[in-house]
Amino acid sequence: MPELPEVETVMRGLEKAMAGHRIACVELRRKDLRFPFPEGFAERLTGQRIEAFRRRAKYILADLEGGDCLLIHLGMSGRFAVVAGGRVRNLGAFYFEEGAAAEAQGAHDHVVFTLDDGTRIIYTDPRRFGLMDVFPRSEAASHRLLEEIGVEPLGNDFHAAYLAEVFAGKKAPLKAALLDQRLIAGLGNIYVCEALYRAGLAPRRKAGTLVRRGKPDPRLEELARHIKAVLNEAIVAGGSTLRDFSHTDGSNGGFQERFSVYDRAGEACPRCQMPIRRIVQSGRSTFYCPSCQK
DNA sequence: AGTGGGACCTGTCCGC
DNA sequence: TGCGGACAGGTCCCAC
Repeated sequence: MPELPEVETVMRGLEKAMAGHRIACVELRRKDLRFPFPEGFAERLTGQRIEAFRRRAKYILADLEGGDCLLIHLGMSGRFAVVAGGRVRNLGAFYFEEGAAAEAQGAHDHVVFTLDDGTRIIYTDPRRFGLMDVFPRSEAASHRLLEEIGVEPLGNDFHAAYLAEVFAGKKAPLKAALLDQRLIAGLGNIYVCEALYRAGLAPRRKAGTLVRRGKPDPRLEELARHIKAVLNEAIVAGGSTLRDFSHTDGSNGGFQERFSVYDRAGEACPRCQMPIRRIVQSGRSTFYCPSCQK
């Protein structure tokens, strides 16, 4: 599910529901997600007012008034729902329920935050590839999961010259290089496929072939531009929602309807009508147009 | 050093 | 209808 645009959407939803409020109660319904919750996790959060939310790559960070920082990663299937006044508000790209169904505890509801205003924030994650951690805010930059993360693709430090710098001499395929979180923070399988399609670049092309004597090939300018564009469009659309729930409604993210190639193997390329092809690169599906992408 | 593959989990869908 | 296998938005860790 969650790449940069979806994480950004969820982060904004959490910010709206939680920022400025105090955490009255933290309920852990199991001892771990991808990793065990740290010692004293619930106790460190309880009673804290949440000052602000941030996103770094696909991580959500919440600053607590006491100087601690709550770190959240949604993995593949992590979701949040906000229950206020018996009603579940859609949180980002996800689901919407009301009344009794909303209150029924799901088998994969692993964490429940209750706020001082009675709002309950429920974290659901069937596959449990998500994670949560808490640590002093001053240690965020050196946190083992954050310290190696590359530049934010929507930030000012991301441009063709940066791509040239990190791609120089690289024999890895473009697809793999763009997915490498140490180079670019937050791209995932969908948006890499879409950006490469828009830029007309073949996913198997070696990254280093777009750098000449340290200077970016003009196609890197296009690539950087399209990465920003596709991410921004997806954020505006509220992210993408795949593998729908039974309770979906119009409040889901809508960007999946605008995929040009992702999950469209066999369909006609919007540009040239050739069938979109699916290949596997390092164990993951890549979708592309063999005619438009060189 | 850099890369590919397996592992971690559960749910869903498709073909037989 | 049931069952096995493939596959899913991520990424850590460990062999090459």
